[in-house]
Amino acid sequence: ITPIFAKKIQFMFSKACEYGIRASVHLARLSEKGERSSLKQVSKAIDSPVAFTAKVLQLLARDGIIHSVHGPTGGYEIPQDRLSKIHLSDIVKAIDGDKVYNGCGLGLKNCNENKPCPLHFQFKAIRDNLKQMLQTTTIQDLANELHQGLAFLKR
Amino acid sequence: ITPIFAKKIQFMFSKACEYGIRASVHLARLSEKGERSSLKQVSKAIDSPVAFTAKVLQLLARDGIIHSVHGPTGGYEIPQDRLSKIHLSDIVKAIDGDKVYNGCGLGLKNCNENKPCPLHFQFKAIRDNLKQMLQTTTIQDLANELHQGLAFLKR
DNA sequence: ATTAAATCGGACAATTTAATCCGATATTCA
DNA sequence: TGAATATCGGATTAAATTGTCCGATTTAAT
Repeated sequence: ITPIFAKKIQFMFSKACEYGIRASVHLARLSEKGERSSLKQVSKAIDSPVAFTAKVLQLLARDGIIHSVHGPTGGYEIPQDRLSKIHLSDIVKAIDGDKVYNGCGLGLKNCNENKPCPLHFQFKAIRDNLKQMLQTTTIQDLANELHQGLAFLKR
Repeated sequence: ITPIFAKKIQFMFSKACEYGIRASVHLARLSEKGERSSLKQVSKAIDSPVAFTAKVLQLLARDGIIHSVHGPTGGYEIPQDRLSKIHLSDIVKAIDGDKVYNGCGLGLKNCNENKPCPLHFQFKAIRDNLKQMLQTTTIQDLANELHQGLAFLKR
């Protein structure tokens, strides 16, 4: 009677993407105040594994979503005029790619409107909602919730 | 310039769950006609790895969602009076557990209404849609789409 | 210039999920 | 009863994700 599947399954995004979003929101909050945050500070603020978070930040920096500064007093930041222009969809696309936009819920390679899986149209409604949310929510919006004490990035 | 993340990421459910749903729909379609399907036939019909599919079917059988019959002429089937009573949510819960219902989109352990992550309420709307869809869609509904040639289980 | 603090980048290890293999068990049919 | 055909269940392997380590590079400050 050994269990067949272990199941510690991700809900929607990969761990990397979860850390990426949380880190971006944290950086957005600091950048509003003109401050910058080092890797250590970020991973402490969002309670994530340091070295793994480094990879995520590196990718976001490579993609131009955040800005990195070498050397002492360096770290990561987001230019203030960009805060309202970076949407969740940008971060998700950079890390998890376009699975949210193109992936089939039942894993079929060539699932589309003309040759749909049995769940295609049911999923479409949900996916459209999700897209809409990701494309309209900015990291500034999320940072504001933090600022007002309405939301948290740990635990 | 070695890529940081590989990304072959699942959209919504695990592979096991994808196969489980596809297999169930296939079995539902056959069971409508009073027929039963062996493991080989199932995995051929839904184009899935045979041995892995065996595990999935075993789990569904253990859970009482499908019925298994040993020996020659054996295989898997779904009692006809159950077809309209089995919802997608039953299959998803059996295989992927309750992550769809309780998982935090940003991976926080104790995310809830009182101590929400910055995306908690945005996710809530999407999650409620998804729940609703899973709980109202029966495998009979999906089998019908197959029957009418409106949907497919391969490719 | 030297040192210290920071990111970058590659290689590597650990964990989880996906997939396979094979013997045991059950059942039909000759 | 024996043989063939199924599923069952445990052990194992493969692949992907997650996480770590460490040297190289960049830069601020003394």
